[in-house]
Amino acid sequence: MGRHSCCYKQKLRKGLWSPEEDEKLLNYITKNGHGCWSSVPKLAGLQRCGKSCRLRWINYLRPDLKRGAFSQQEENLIIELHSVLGNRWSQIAAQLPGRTDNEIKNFWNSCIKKKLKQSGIDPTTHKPLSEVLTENKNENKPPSAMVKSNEKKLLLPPQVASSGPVNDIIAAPESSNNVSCKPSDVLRHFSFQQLNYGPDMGSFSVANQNSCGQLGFDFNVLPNSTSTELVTAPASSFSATTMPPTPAQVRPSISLPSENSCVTSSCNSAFSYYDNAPFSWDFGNFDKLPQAQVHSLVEDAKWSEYLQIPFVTGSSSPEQSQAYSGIKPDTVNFQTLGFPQSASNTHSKDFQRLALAFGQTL
DNA sequence: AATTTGCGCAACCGCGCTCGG
DNA sequence: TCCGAGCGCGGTTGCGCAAAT
Repeated sequence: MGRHSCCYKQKLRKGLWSPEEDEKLLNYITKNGHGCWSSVPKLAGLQRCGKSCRLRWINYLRPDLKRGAFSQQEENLIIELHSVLGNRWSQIAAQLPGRTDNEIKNFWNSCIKKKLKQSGIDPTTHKPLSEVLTENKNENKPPSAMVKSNEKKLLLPPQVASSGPVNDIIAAPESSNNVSCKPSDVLRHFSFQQLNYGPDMGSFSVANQNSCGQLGFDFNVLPNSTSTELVTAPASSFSATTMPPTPAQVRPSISLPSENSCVTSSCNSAFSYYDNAPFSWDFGNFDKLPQAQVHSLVEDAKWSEYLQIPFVTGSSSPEQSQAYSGIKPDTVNFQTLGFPQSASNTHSKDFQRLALAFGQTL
């Protein structure tokens, strides 16, 4: 299992690529594209397996690769992303144009890890080493470096599996007492207070504050949406059948809590616009919502299907937002939108964990 | 000068997922 | 529904080079 049939064939070369092989592969793909990788070596006249060709192209021959050392900005971004994504190198690489997952992985293992340790930071948890050691001692567990092989077995990443409000929410299936919280039920609690027009001439969003002071939702409707009537309708008309659009229409997001929900809403608007998604919504103030209610909400099938690709908004810069969302924001418009300049670090971490938890469990 | 050690990086390996027959 | 091929990802290996002994 796992080994390609082509690898069993005889006379396939392995090891370093020669300049002649590189030239053959480069010429072939430049002229024809790669198409089916398994057929590339034969068509290109190479004694390699398709997998090897793919790897060589992606990591070395691709014309859009950036060569040379990582800049300080790139290094900072990698550390930031790793704190959120863990060892998801391909996702991290997606935020660094011209860099490959392999390159970043090597850079992390050979350089950044060392630097973080020297600075007294645990590269796995991104917490101070002293704190990590204390936690491990208290929990009677070996240091993080020693539990590496067990990480794969966890449904949630290590930082999510720790204690804290978010983890309490995720790990509270027994807490579904009397609360029945369908999307439509939650939505009826809202009183929509503001209508904001975005800078993209036509997109607008509804910023809301919920009437019970517990959970906030923002709905952003963008140009060419067929459902613009939703934002002008009273809150009570939102229902599970009209409000959650098809998954294709929806870009789910989890935003950092903000003092000003209007600002948060604008951020989402920007994300959605640049991703051409007609809708987005965010969840706010999770910490103020009864855990059972959140759990019910997450458990609800209609919502969970929209939570499969979470991303976190509320970053303090376009670079960060791109890092979190995977979407390239337009810098000018982003600034025009009044992106929040700061967010509670505690909340930030909790919501990052929540996003990861959704991605891992739903 | 010869050998050993350490490091960075390219490439491989194994696994899981998706998709089409 | 099952199965196999293809693909992508993350972990690991091992080569080549430079520094240290």
